[in-house]
Formats: sequence, structure tokens, C-alpha cells
Amino acid sequence: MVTIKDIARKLNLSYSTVSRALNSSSLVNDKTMRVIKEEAERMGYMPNALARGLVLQKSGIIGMIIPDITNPFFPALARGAEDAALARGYNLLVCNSDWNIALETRHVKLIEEKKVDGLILASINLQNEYLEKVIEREYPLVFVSRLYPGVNVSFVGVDTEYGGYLAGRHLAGLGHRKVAFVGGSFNVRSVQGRYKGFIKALAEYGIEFDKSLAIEGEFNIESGYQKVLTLLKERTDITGIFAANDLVAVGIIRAARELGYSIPGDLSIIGYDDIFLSSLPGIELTTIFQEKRRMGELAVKLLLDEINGKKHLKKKKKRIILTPRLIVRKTTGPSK
Amino acid sequence: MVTIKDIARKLNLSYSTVSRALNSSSLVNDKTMRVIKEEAERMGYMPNALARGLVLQKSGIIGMIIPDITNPFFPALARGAEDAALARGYNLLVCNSDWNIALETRHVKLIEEKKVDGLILASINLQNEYLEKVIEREYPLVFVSRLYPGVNVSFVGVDTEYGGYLAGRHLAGLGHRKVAFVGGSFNVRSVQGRYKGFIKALAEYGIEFDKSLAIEGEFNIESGYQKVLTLLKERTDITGIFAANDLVAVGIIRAARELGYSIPGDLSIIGYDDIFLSSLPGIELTTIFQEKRRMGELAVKLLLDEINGKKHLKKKKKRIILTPRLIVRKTTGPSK
DNA sequence: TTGTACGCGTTATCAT
DNA sequence: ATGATAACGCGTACAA
Repeated sequence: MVTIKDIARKLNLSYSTVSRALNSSSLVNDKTMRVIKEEAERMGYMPNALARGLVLQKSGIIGMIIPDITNPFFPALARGAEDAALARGYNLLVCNSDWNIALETRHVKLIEEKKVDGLILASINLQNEYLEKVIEREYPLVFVSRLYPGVNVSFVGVDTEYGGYLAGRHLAGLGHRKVAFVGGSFNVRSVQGRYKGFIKALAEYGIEFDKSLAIEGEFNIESGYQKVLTLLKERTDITGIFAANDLVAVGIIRAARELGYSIPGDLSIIGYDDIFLSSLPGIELTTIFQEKRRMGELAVKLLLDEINGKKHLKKKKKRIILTPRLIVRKTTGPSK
Repeated sequence: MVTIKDIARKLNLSYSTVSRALNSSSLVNDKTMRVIKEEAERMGYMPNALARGLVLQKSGIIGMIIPDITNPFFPALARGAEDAALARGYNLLVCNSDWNIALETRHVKLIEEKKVDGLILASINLQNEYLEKVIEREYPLVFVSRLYPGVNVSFVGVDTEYGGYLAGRHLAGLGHRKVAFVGGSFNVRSVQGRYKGFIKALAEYGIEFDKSLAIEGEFNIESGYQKVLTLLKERTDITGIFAANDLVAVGIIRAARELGYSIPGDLSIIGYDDIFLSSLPGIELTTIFQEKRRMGELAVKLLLDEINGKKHLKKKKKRIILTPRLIVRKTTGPSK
């Protein structure tokens, strides 16, 4: 491996000069600078980020923890974050926590040892003692999509209540009066928001939501399928369903078709997220769109501002709330 | 930040002893070891991977370059790799190259500076001069899914020719004789393999493939859609299509439905990859399955064996070829 | 404008 | 079993 010292020896210069030249310091003669850079190029010099990081106390890496890159919601988020990071010379280290606190903790520790310059969390919202210590330490941190309860941290998210409101208004506007909400876990903040907005919209149309039609479940296809299979057998009066996310909605579609429902003829379904697969032929799900890629970008921007910003900015926590949008496709229609 | 020196001072020990204790060296008294570890815990000590990496000449990170995490083929691959890496105490740094050589090069450089202990490439197959230098340097490297042409490197992949063969046999076995192959770029090795195997299977059924029915395109939905929209208008005799991957297949489905074809009644379609969305209700694509997650795991395993293995193993390049499998769903049926 | 010397936190090689 | 010290490669305060 060729180091700064090697270049210095070759050129009969001190290695501080070489170091300065390679960092384009203004304190070094233009000509020597050129010579040094050329020689560095020729010798195939490559800075050692480990050594540099050790003295500068930073790694040039930012960490990101998500539940599962295999879940279609997260690739876009991660991609947005990576692009923004790369644009400012940082690498992005993405870790999967599987919605598991122990694993999340393990990742945070491992990642901290790597001296990542900051951390983006799109992970869990459950209590994580270790994470709270990290927050107290004033480690640069940005939460995305899900806000950690009860602490003052930077955040990039979406107005979930408005998202739910859009869904409710759409369904009610089509004349649906017997509607269900099929969720993931109701402990999750963003689900609570969607639910609240949904009910609010219904109320505006004079519909009182039947609370027994709020079905708790998980955030995946299988859960949506199972819950609605049961639901539709018991309640044949339902004409519209709002799913907590698109994965759940896809499960609902499957269940409904299996029971012989035509969509949207007999049953309207609206999802949430607008993930990649929702626009596919044969699915074409009506849903609430959120800018996943942009959220990733903004999270990195916020984080880097916090890291590199003036000192008085560092303690300033920021929040960015994006506005979701209704996307009408083919799984919703007028009520019979 | 609390360092080894802090602990040493507090305990009136030399920091070599502390370092040894924290690494559970057998050269240190059991009792002092316990004391040291407890004190480290109490003070909230956390090793500095930068410093350790500098002296050990390794970072505990392995790099992975993929085209785009947003493309449904790659999340599973990345996830498999991350799990395997984590299991052995490594972090995985994933970078997106967008099928762009300049970007790929930039990533490789940035990643190398970070002193990643090895590199997994699932990226491009085009000539990349810089990458060739890296290969020459004997940097630990594993190629996944796509093999870089003409060099002796470790590789984890799938028997693409057999995959194509399975597709051909399935279609021909259902009685289809007028079939098309709708591809991504034909320069790509794995596509060539699929094509070759496909034709071979047809030949076994006495079908001579009409070469004008091999349509080149890109690896995405839009391309599949456009190509087949044109194709089906010109050639109404086609009853089966083999798509270079599932994304293309989805585009084909859309085009066919738009033209009023019933699937599989009028037209059978078979894809390749079995990505997440292929099993969804409304799609249910017949396809060739490859173990993406497992490929990621194996790539990491190979790489770490190469890195940590005995010296005589280091130069030994290995190749693992997985066997694909036919998954029959609802887009293929008997020919009319 | 350039050079000298120190420190970043850790491990490894000598001693003791 | 423990300690002193040198190294890893780099940036920078200070001196020249």
C-alpha cells in the first residue's frame, strides 16, 4: 500500500507538505502541489479512510437502520438516502433489524463502533433503552417515517392523519357507508394517525364508524388475507375497506376474490404507501402515495446539516412533514 | 469518549493489560480480567473500530455493489448477504451503481478507501478498466449472479442455461410451437445462457426456433410492454413467450391484456427470477426460481473464507453454481 | 511556503 | 502476568 510517506520520500518533501497538497491546502505552492498530485496519481496513492477518520474523529459513513430491505416499502427509502449521501461524499451503511429490538440494539452498537457520523432510524417505535442512551448522548440522529415516542429528535415523515383522511373521504365520497379498517398493529403511531384521519373523514359524511370493524393485524399480505377472510364471512354488509398498507391490501384482494367478490364491483379496497407493486397490471390498487425516496433524501440532508452545521444549529431539532396524495386506480368504485 | 487508556488510568493498570483483557487474551489473570471488563462496562467503553482497523489493517466491513436496490431482484440478494455478514461480525456496505460504469468505479474507489475487507459484485458485466486493476491487485472479490468476462475470480451464480431449458421444456411440453423470447440486452451472459437453454429444449421437441422472434430490449416492465405490443400486432400466430426476467414478463402481461388476449388461454407467458411480486394475486406468474437470498449468503461465505482462510486458500478461486427451478403458476397453459 | 513533532485509539513486540 | 513502547497512516499546531 502506498502512503503519504512514500510520496514524500520519493519527492524529497516532508509528509506534512504532501498531506496538505493532497487536501488542496492553500498553504502550498501551486507548482509543488501539481507535482505532488501527479506523483500521487502515478504511484496509485489512495487515502486511508481509517487513519484519516481516526485523527478527524469521523468516518465518512452514515448508518441507517430499517426493518427489512425485503419489504417493498424500504428500498426506495434506502435508495433516496444513499443518493443524497453519495452526493455529499458519504457512504450509507444500511442494516436490517427485522422489527426486533435486540437486533436493532446490536446494529446500533456495531455501527457506533464503526464511528459512523450519524444515524438514520426507520426502524421500530417500541421502547429501546439502549437507543435512549444514544439519544441522550446527543449523537446525530434522524428518525424517518416512524417517530420514536416522547423524545425530542429530528424527524422526516408524512402527515398520516391527512393520509387517512384522504382515504376516508374517497371511500365515503363514493357512497360507501359500511367500511372497515384493517390494520397492522394499532400501537404504531402512524397507524393511529391513519385511523384517526379516516374516522374524521367519515364523520364529515355523517358516517359513524363501527369500531368493531377496526381489525388489528400485521403489516403483511398473509395477515390481510386471513383477517378479511374471516371478516367477510361474518359481515356481508361491508362495501369498502381501508388497509393499513398496500401489502395488507394485496392480501385483502386475494381473500375477496377467493370469496367471489368482484373488485371494485362488490367491494372497494384502498391501500396505503403506494409501493412498487401497487401499480402493476392485475393489482392496480387505489392507495395513498407517500414520497419514500424523498424522505430518504431529506433524512440525510437533515442529518448532514446537523453534523456539519454551525454549533448553534447542532442542538436544533428539525421536523419535516410531507403531504401524502390520493392515487385512484382500479380497486375502488361507487357503492352499490 | 472513553478509551482503553481511561480504563487503565482508573484501574492503575497499563493499557496493554486492559487491551488484552478486553480481547479475552489467555495471558491475563482471571480476576483482573473480570475487574477490567466490569469497569469497562460501567464506564460505557466501546471499542473504536477505526483505531483497531488501522493497526489490524482491516475494517470489519465488506462492500457490495448492486445496480439498484429498487429493482425487486436485489433486496433478497442484499438481505442474504447482510445476514451472513452479520453472523460473522461484519457489516455490509451496499452501493447502487445504476448499471453505470463510471458510478460503479466511483463506488469501488470510495469503498476501497474505507478499507473494506472484501467486495461483492452483482453489478455490471461491461468492461471496467478500474475493476480489472482491482482484480489484478488480488483484492478479495466475489462476483454474484453475473460473471465478469474473461477473468479468474470467485463466483456464485445460477445455471442459467438449465433455467432457460426448463422454460423451453415447459412451454414446448404444453404444446406451444410458435414461441418468442423477449429479452433484456443480449450482451449479458446470463441472458445468453437462458436463450441457449431455451432453444435447446425446443429442439428436443422438434421445434426450430424462429430467430426473428428473439426480441432484444431492457430489463424492465416498460420495455416488455412496448416490445410485445409491437410484436403481437405483427405476429398473431405466437402462443407462448419466454421473458428474460419477471419484470419484462409483467410488462408483457399488460400488453397482452390490453390487446384483448386472455392469459393463459390465448397466450402463455413464463418469466425468470421469481421476484417478490410474481406470486401476487392478479399476477401469479409462471417463472424460473433462483435462490436469491442464498446466493447472497454464499457470496459472503466465499468471500470471508478467502479473507480469513489459510494462505494457500487465498489464491484459490471458487465457483458455486446453483440450480434453478420451475414454478408453475397461472400464466401458462396448454396451447390451443 | 515548508518542516518537525505530536496525537488520534488500538494492537503487538519486546522486556520484566 | 504485567508494563513500556513502537507502530498503523494521517492531519495539524507550531516552529522555521
